[in-house]
Amino acid sequence: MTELGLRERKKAEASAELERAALELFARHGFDAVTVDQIAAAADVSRRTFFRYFPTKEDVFFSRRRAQMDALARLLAAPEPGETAFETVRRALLRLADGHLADRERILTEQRVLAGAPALVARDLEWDRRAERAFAAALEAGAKRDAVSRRRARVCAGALVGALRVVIEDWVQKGCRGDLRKAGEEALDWVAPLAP
Amino acid sequence: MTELGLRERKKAEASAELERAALELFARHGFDAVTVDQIAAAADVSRRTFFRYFPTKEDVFFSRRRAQMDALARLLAAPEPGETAFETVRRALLRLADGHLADRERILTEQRVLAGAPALVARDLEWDRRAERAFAAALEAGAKRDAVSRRRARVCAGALVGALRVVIEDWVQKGCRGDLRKAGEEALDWVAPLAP
DNA sequence: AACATTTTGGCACTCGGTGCCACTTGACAC
DNA sequence: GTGTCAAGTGGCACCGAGTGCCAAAATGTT
Repeated sequence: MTELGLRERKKAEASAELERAALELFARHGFDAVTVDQIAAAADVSRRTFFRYFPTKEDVFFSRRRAQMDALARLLAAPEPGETAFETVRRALLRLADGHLADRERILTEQRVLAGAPALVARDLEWDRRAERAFAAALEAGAKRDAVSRRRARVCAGALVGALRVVIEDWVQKGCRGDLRKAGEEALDWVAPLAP
Repeated sequence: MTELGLRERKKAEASAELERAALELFARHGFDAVTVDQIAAAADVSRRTFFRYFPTKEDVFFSRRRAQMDALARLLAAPEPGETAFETVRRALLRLADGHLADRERILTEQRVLAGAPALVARDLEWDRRAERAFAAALEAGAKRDAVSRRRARVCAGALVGALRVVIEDWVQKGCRGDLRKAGEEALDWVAPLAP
């Protein structure tokens, strides 16, 4: 293991504390009603320091999503030998679904905050776009090199993300209680014929 | 025709002038580098008045998109007798594509502005979401009433928008020179089997 | 201990956005 | 035309997000 110096440890602590305090305040009062000053005060740092850890107020909300994207990228970069590109994508997505199921409670509160702040909804869609690009890259890598196949890969990725957003939306709508994995598999089966 | 009073005419003029001035400034200096004060000055109104016409600086950029959405809603609300819901959606989309082809120049500059302003990209995705909801409603209306068919309609709408965004992106990438209608038809054919 | 480096806090500033109020201007009487 | 009323405008003060800057504090090093 890497021994972290006191400095590194303190930084990690401050960041985590800011994130914790922010999410709690957002959940209680809504995203817009909470000021950065309040978050900083709750985490016992100055407002200026908040902006050293998070470039914007929105970023502190999406810290979890960044971690998810990293996990997704890792999964896509490590295909099982012999599987098709679409199967790799499928495996990665179902793994993510399992992660969602484990985080039900947090996702529910995050979603409530999200619903009350249009600015966050827009940013949220940007994360989907990043996922889409990751899928597109994975599918293109496994497809033939001609223009139609590559376009088809990108279209498939777009369709995939569009479809899965609907699945997650429905699942959240039902209080994160349904079988997300099953719904995800169903959607994946529907979209599978689009793969190049 | 409705005779517009002087008041109404002046309002329309001011709004159009603000929009014109804003787009020109954005195109020249980038979205972020232009302040609302500059836009207001260029349109010869006060900053306060700008915000009476457009709730945010972003809204002045997306005024055209709002009109597009209205057109789309109208097309979806007027299906030809006897066609399937998916065919209605297809017709509406190809009509929009024709509109895009006619507006090439403007779309190109808009896209350049967009590319330089992440905040605008996020907002842009929200418009896609509205379109998606419109498609979903149209497809659900034409589908059976059971839960799976309805979910499939929503998933199809999500996939459709995801796919078409890719098509438009590719088209813009090539300087709006390719055959957008043909590419759109190709993508629609790919997604068609998803329709409920 | 003394020194170098990183981190922090505070201040001043810009810009987007809003509430408020006084003032102007078009609409509509008579 | 003149007076009246409502709609629209401009200016001002204010808030919150975000940034540049610098001095003070904390940490790491020798």
